[in-house]
Parts: sequence; structure tokens; C-alpha cells
Amino acid sequence: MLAEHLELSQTTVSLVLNNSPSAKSIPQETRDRVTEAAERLNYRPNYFARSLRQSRSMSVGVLAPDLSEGYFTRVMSGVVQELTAARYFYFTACHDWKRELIEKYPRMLVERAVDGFLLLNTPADHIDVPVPVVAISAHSAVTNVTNIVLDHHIAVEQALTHLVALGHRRIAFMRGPHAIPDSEFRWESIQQVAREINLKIDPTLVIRIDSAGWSMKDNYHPMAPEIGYKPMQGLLQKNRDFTAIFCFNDIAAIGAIRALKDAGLSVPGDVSVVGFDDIQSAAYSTPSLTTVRQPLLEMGRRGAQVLLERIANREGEYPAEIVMAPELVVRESTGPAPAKS
Amino acid sequence: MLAEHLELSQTTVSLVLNNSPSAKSIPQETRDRVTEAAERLNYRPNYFARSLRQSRSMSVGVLAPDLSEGYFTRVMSGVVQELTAARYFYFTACHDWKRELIEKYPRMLVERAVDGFLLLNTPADHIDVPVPVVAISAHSAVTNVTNIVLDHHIAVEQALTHLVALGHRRIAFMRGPHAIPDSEFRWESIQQVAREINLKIDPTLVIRIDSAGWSMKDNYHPMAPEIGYKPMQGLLQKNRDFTAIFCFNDIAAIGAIRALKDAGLSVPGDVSVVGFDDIQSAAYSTPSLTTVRQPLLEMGRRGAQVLLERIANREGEYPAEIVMAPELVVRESTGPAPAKS
DNA sequence: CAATCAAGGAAAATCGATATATTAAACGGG
DNA sequence: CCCGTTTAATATATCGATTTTCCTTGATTG
Repeated sequence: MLAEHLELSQTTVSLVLNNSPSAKSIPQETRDRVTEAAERLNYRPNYFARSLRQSRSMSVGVLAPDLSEGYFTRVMSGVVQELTAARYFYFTACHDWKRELIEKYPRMLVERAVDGFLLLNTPADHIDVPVPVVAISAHSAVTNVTNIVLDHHIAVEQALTHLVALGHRRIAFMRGPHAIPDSEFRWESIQQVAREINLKIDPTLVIRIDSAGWSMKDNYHPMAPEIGYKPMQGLLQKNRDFTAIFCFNDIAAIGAIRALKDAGLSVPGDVSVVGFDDIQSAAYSTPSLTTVRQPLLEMGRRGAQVLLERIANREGEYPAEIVMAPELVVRESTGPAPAKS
Repeated sequence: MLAEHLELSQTTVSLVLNNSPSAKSIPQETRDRVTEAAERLNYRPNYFARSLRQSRSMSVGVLAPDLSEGYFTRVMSGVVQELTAARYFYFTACHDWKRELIEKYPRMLVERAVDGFLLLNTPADHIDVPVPVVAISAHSAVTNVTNIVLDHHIAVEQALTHLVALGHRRIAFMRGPHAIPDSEFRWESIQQVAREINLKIDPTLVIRIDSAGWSMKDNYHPMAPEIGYKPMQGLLQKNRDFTAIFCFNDIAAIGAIRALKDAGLSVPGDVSVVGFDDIQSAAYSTPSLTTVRQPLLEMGRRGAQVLLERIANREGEYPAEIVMAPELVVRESTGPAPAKS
């Protein structure tokens, strides 16, 4: 430490600069001398030394599938707001859906002594770490983990009643990739809501985004509209007897719309399309997307808040699940079902 | 350290585990005992203790305007490939174009002892840190900084000769926001190339993306197509005497196309649109975008490579600038200029 | 045979802070 | 005038590694 080169002992300097309670016996004059010198010499306590002693790093690990457009960036905006306010930084690690990495990165980050983990869209089941974990958009019943999830039942209800109200009965579904935790969960909700509102789901109208297309490329590209384009194209070759499709996310919906157009169908004239997420480009693509908005920013904020609370109070109670409300945003991609031909 | 609780001294354990050169006098049998015990007890050296001693953190700071779709995610894909291979992690900090943050974050990260900085799309002029810096898409002549830049002259040449070859003469330009380093640089190239190919630039056809629209919102949204929609709308109200527009980036181009459609103009029938970057959605929007591809992934990789080299060899020579080549991707948004009416 | 050298390992210093214990002087009350 | 308390600090232990220096012991060598 440099500050005491000029006058006092390390102890005193440390007590003063940390405004420690046991420093109340130090007279104001001395305090001023210390703070002034620290200011003048631009003193910064060594991060490693401090962290070594206090055994905390003031940083958290963020584990996500990829730096995808839409989902990641929106959630992280919220996360960053909270972390920054608490003077925390974060390491990002993208596992690219490889199980090996999903298990390896947490270990590596624990070695880096992160104080907690934030999981985005990533299953928490095989993650075992000695620090608090908050999972956003996962649905895992693991101890130690707080889940921030969307109310999928309401989300699906909003989307389907909207379509049914427009006269649609033959509705296709594009399910999410197996890897994504939300996929199964949402599909369950779809089946349940369909029963409730007496809507039949035709299995030949159910297609699925291929998780492989997600990342298996030389030049690593996260989620592109392609993921929706291909399955839609496949469906159109086999069965065109539907008037609407409910897609797993907006990116896929944009790809699906493109495929519909390439097949000579108009949106929403022939087919209505509903997306999910409400990403930025949803409002600006042509046609603009009707979609179920997830409050991603708010989910990121709540997640970070809970994580920081749990870090500050390691023994306290914490919720196992926090449920957020979706909101249907109606735009141009949905319209009345065409008259039967 | 736990390992020596069982047998030897810290020194020996450390030497063996780090495979230190001065450990060649240690017999194989002892080494095996140490490594076996480390394995069995799942020993992990304390990150802080090690970093404190070696004074390096094995992490770098990434400074970017925002977690924007397109630019950030693509560049970072490349960066991450290299960092991961070198067992480095990174802190991300988004300055949101606030000068105060552009100066504060580097200081904060230096306190965190990052070993180097990667600047994305961020001016390096006011950043003064005691570690190596690599700036991607900045153009700053600051010592200590290596710049990774695109060859804008070639980029502009490709775009403009393409439009001119299609018969376009009255070409509008949408310049980038002041804040972004590339903006001015590219505009210079546009003017220069225009002179070279004898193309007149009509000042009333030059519009500009408003940097304020970038981030001045309650719910922080990075770059949305809106940034291109508004200026385009403004131009259309004043002057429709043009047959093509060259936009600063793809997101803005998508917004511009939307504005053109809303004004009853067809793309590319009435107006051809050229974007910049070649982001994922460029190929999937309607119409798909003709654009100048920046090798963003490659730029990220090169940037990270240079940074890691400079960290490993702090005294070595290093290039002040590395220039990358663009590539024009022709898609649907450009076509022959309409006949004069 | 004494001096030299290498092998094998350990002791101690160090990195730069924080936490705990201790000291020395001043003060005040009985 | 002695004893306990407050004031104002300091000394020392500690966090957990790496780095430097040093000490045995046995073998080699001139």
C-alpha cells in the first residue's frame, strides 16, 4: 500500500477508507489526511488482495446458449441495470447447447470465484455450484435455484383466443427446439389451453424447430430466421390445410413468413402468423408481427435483483419461482381467417 | 492449500502442479503422488491468491455501446472463440454512448485488473489505461491502441458502382450517428468515391441517423429499425427525387424500407436500398437486403488474437492498424433504376 | 580426502489488502 | 493517587497461492 508511505499504518488507512465501524475512534483530522492522500495519489485498493481476504469477487457468471438477437440482449439490458447499480460486473459464457459446456463453464466460473450465477434459457438440472443461482426462463425444480418464468398458460390463451376470435380453426404449431427449456413447457400449455377452449390440434400440422440448425455451422451464427424458414417449407410441401400458425419465437416467425411468401401465400390474407417474445424487429418486419410479448427486460431485472439479494444474504429465505405476465401485441401478421375454399 | 495436509510442502505441490521448470529435480513418484491427490481431492488453486501473486487476471474488458443485435453479437462470436481457446474470460460494459461512462468503465475495469481491453465501435481517444487495447471499428491514432478497421474505400466503391451500374444517378445517403466512429470515416469515403466515379451528391438527399433515438428511452432498447424509419420519413416529405439510398447499416435500411412502403413506394421498383453489415436478418427480411458485408466475426477474431498476443508479450512490436476487406452481397432490395417519369 | 555438485525438498518472503488483538497515552472519578 | 475507560492508533495474523533462497544428503571428482 502506498498511502502509508507518507504517514500512518496500513490498518488505519484501511479502516478510514472502508469507513469501518471500528474506526469511530479516529479523529476527523486524521481521516481527512488519509482520504486526501488517497485522492491525491489516486489510490485504488488491489482487487485481488481485497477479494482474497473477503472471499467475494463482486462479479457474477451469466450462462446463456448464445449471444442471440432478441432474447439475450433484452434480458441482459435488465440484468445490467441492476448489476451496475450494485457495482457488480459479469462474465458471459455461451454454451451453444453443448452439455459438456453447460457443465464445464459453471465449474470454471466457480474457480473464478463468481458470487452467483444467472442462467438464461438454460436448464439448471446438472449445475451444482456452491453459490446462489437464478434461472430465467428455465423450469427446474432444483434446490438452490430461483426460477423466473413466464405464465405460459396465459400467454398461450391470449394467442389462441385471438386466433379463434378471428375465425381460425385449423391452426398449425411450430414447437421450439428440444434443448430450450421453454419448449416443452409451452407445448404443454398449448395442449391444455386447446382442450379448454375446445380446439383440436391436428398432429400433421405440428412442426418443430431443429436445434441442430441453431449452431452447427462453421461460422457460428446464433438463431437466424432460417430456423423457421425450413420447417415451414417442409410443412407446406405436405399439408396446406391451415389458416394460421403459432410460432415458438419471433425470429422463427419471420422465417416462416418468408417461407409462406416464397410459396405464394399471403400473410395474413391466406395465413395468419403469431410469434413470441416481441423482439425489436417484430414491429418493423413486413408485415409487422402479432406476437406474445415477454417482459424480458423486467425478467432480467427481477432475476438480477433476486440474485443480488441472495448473495447479500446467503442464509435467507428465497422464492423458488417468480411468475411474470405476458401481453399479446396485435399487429399486421394476423387477420380474419379466409373463407373456406 | 489442502494438498500438503497430506504429505509435502506447499512449494513442492505448487511446482508440480504448475509443471514449473525448476521442478525437474522432482522424481516422478512424488509428482504422481501430488497430481493424484490433487485429482482425488478435486483441488482448485485459489484464483485470487494466484492472481495476486502473478498480477494477472486472465480476463479482458469489452467496451461496447450496447448489446446491439447484429454488430455486437457477430463480433463477439469471433472474440469468444479466441478468448475461450486461451482460457480467458471477459467482462462486458456498455457505455450507451455516454462520455462519462466511456471514461468510467475502463477505470473500473482496470481496478478489476483486466489484462487488456477490446473496444467495439467505441472511440479510444479518451481512454488511458496501463494495459494493451485493441479497438474494432474505431479509427483513433492513439498510442497503445491497435485498430481493426474495414477498408471503407473499397466498401463504398462496391456499393456505389453497383448502384450506378443499375442506372441510378440520384442517390440518397443516410449517414450514421455522430457518436459512431465509423460514421465520419465512411462519409469521407463516400465523398471521395463519388468524386472518383463522377457522381454528384445532392446535399438535400443526405440524411442522418439521430444518435438520440438510439438510447434515450425509458426501457433501454439498443438500435432498432426505428433509427432508419424516422429519417427516411423526413426525407420523403421533402424530396422524392431519388431512385436509391445507401444506408449506414442494415437495421436502418430495414427501417427505411418500411418507411418507403408506408409512403406507397416499392422496393426495389421505385427505390433501391443498400445496407451495411450483412446482419442475420438481412437475408430474411422482405425484400432481402443488398448490403456490404463486414467480416465481423473475422474482425472479432483478429482483434482478440492481437490483444492476446500483446498481453503475452507486453514489450513486443504491434501493428497500429489492421485492415479487413468488405464484400458486396446483392439481394432483392436493389434493382434497375426506374425510367424517368 | 576434501571440495564440488546435484538431487530433493522445505523454509521463508511476497503479493496487498482486511480482521483481530494490543498498546500507549490521556482523562475522569472516587 | 490509583484504576478503569476512552481515544488514537499500531502490531500481528490471515487469505492461499507463487517465488526465492536455503539446507540436507549422497555421489562425484581432482
